[in-house]
Amino acid sequence: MNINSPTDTRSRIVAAAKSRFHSRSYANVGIQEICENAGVQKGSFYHFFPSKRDLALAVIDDFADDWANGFVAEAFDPALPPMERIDYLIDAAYFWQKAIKEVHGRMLGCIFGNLTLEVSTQDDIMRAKLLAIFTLAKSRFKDALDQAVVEGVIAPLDSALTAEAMLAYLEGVILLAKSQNDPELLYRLGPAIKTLRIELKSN
Amino acid sequence: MNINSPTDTRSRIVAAAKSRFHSRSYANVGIQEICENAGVQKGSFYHFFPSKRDLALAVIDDFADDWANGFVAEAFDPALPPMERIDYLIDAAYFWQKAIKEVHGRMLGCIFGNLTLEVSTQDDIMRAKLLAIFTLAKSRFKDALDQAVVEGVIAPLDSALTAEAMLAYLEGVILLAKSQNDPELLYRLGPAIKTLRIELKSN
DNA sequence: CTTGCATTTTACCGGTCGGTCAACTAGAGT
DNA sequence: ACTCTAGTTGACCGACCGGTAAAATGCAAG
Repeated sequence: MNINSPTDTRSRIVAAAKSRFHSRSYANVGIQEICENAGVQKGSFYHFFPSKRDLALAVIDDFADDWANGFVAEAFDPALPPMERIDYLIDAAYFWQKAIKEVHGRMLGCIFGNLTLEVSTQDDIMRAKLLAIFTLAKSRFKDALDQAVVEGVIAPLDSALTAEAMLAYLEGVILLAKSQNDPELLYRLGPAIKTLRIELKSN
Repeated sequence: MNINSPTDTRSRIVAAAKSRFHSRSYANVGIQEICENAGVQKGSFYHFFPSKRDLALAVIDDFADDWANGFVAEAFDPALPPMERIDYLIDAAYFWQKAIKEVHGRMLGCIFGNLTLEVSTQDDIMRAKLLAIFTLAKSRFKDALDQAVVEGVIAPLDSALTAEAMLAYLEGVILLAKSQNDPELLYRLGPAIKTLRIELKSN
């Protein structure tokens, strides 16, 4: 019931794991290395996390929080015109990846996409958590599309499927950019996300 | 100079590695396990491959061969009307993933996308090889688009960028489908690939 | 029959993996 | 003062990691 945690050990572990999982994948980062970087003993790690997977789940949650409270919240601000939200998101993703590359020397891509392709055939619990995040993201796209239709900015379409297509496109562009280690691809391909359209199924 | 290889040891190793890397990622499959499955001793493995990474490169080449000689070659058959080639490719990807899931119980996704997100921040040689494969795929899309423009089937556009966008979209849809362990997403989202358009940069 | 080379076998290397355990510390509640 | 418990420590586990080395095979060319 404490508002302040008694120690910051757990959050130091999560912070150390976040950057490493993001830059080097899940399997390639050991608990020992995370502990060393967090200044924590291994036994202490297992006081907070029953297993490595549980750490990964916490890391995913933490990234999702950054995401929901950071530029994605800004992008999907309901006060913005709906289609501008999508432009804003693409822009933000571009600048974020660019900043990471400047600091880190590498385009690290989307942690959710990275983990999805790495673990989702082997761990249904992690897959479920990642899926939930994608589902949430999809609904943000859908809300924007629905509002755009209501406002007459775009013609009616299947907003649920189009939203999913847009999310897929964003992940795909980030994947391709990562293969080139070049965030500029996001700049060149990103705006085309608004050309995606899936019509309502008729009759 | 032999046309027939003296033994099939090397190809058995590659075959065992292919299915495992595809279904469980690169880092999660050990050389020992591959050797056991191929009926090969570890020392024999290192007679054919200087390192695990070189095995991965061989596996990528082998997948790329399947790809170039299999359904992708069929899809991008120059005899087909250009936009039908793209439909065909989406269809083929859908049926392939569906078949894998029926046999394996899992949607394994695209091996090139999987490996890209897993290793491309850690191994520039593998990243370069994967990038070359994406570049080749991109050119197939571009050829189809160029021909479609020539035939007047579609309006002129930036075929290079649109081709890249289409490849990104395909990878993204496969990623999202993998997060749902459901190839049907490919069926629902795939056809929208043809709605992607990037205009020629004007002055 | 012999030489030579590709292939295969077997045993081994140091290091790291995820995870466990029992002992210890410190602080809060009574 | 005593107890309870969350937190911490450091040693330890068996298994596996990628990779090495040397000796044994088999086979083909001379």
